Amino acid sequence: MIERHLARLHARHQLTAEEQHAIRATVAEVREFRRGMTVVRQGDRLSTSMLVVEGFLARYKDLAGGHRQISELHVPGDFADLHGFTLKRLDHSILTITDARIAIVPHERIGELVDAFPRIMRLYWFSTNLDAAIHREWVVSLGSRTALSRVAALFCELHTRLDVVGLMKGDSFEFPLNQSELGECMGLTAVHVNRTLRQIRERGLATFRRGRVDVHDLAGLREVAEFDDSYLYLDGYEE
Amino acid sequence: MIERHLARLHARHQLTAEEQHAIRATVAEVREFRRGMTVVRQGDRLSTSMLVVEGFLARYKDLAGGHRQISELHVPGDFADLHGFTLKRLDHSILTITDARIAIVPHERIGELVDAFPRIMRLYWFSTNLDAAIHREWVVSLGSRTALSRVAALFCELHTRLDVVGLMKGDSFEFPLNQSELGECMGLTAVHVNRTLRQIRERGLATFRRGRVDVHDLAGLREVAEFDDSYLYLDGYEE
DNA sequence: CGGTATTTTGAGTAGATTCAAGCTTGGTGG
DNA sequence: CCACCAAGCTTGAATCTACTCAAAATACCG
Repeated sequence: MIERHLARLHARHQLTAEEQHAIRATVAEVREFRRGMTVVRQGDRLSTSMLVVEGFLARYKDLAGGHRQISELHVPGDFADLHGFTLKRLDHSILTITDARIAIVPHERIGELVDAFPRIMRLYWFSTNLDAAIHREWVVSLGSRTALSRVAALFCELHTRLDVVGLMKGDSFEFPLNQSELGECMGLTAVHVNRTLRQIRERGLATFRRGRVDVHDLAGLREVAEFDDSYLYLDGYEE
Repeated sequence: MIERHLARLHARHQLTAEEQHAIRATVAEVREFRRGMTVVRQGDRLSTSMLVVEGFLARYKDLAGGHRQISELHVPGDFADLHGFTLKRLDHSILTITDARIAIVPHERIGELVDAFPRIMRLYWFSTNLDAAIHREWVVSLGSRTALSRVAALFCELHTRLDVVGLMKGDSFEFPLNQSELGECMGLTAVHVNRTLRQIRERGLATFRRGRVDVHDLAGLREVAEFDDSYLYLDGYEE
């Protein structure tokens, strides 16, 4: 059920069988949501965190004029709001991009878990710091990259993150956003995203079609994006 | 010495005298740096964290073409790299924007501190989550705000953060960045920052001159920025 | 006082937006 | 099985925001 979460942790840290068991035991229930649902609303007081079992979620903020900025995407294996454990209310909302299955983890149980296993506390702290590293990379994209390089960097990020949880299928991966949502991530209009995707296709780097990315030239894509995966900390946390 | 750090914590949480004393005791030494020094280099292995006593620091990443993107500013009272405690190496570098005094806190002592005071562990975890919230707000700025609104939002952020640590002087505060550095924060060229600052001045919102911001119309500035300080969590963490 | 860094202004350009229309695709019901 | 509808994709043309390049003015430092 939360295998992908354990895979994600395991990509960066060692985990004993006992630790794995304790983590599994924190799940109170699994809930299903339809796509397009706001599952956490900015400012709500939280007493649980949400672990993505299946589907894609997004953190976002609404702005005047109906505009929406997405600040992070979540894939299976991610906590969408582990930071809610310390923050208690969020400065952003969370939305399902696709139909999704989500494991609900009460903060009370996270508290017990990290009290009993101080090592897991560090790993979970690490995990929220990794979210911050992803935010920083988006700041770089939005502040300094061209539309082409931005979209390429987003593809590279998801490519790597999905690979970690076993969701790469050969050279392609599911990326079930529409062009408008891609724009909400990368600060572009849907029209310009469309033109940018055409460029990426015409350069032979990748093809985005019906919520799926086919990578034709990973090295080229990374070069265009100036992508360096070290911000995803795949070598993990060494004590 | 680390009074501003305690003030910053105190703005969001209660702290007992014993906790305060324990936090003070983690400082191993205080070092002075000249402005423009890279004090942490991306990828370096870290065994200490840096607590800003005096001066401004910035987290940044270098890009091809000599371009540099700043992802967060640090003011007195902030840890510049508390996330290094769990990440052990950073995905970005850190630079002194001004001459600075920095308290060096060994990770070993942070480990002992949070083991002895689980409450402080949560507060420090909270603190790195607050950095992430600041990153998210920058993502919103860079992705969705105009140049005018972006710069206004940055002024509002610093206004609030400096107020917390007692560095507001009436309606003005020190903000010792040049226009080029402001541009590196907000994804703008120095030339465009200059034109944007003129607009802010001509609208009677604020004046930026010689590293200082004079706020003339805080409500107006916040309106232009669509600023809502809730992402700075000044109501803190309630157990 | 001279030299350097920074700010300011101007003119031309480029990347991304806006607005609008037409086209595909996938799903639904007759 | 086809007609139709809604959502999303694609393209074009005009516009705008921010960038580039360049030069002059000002502020700062030794």
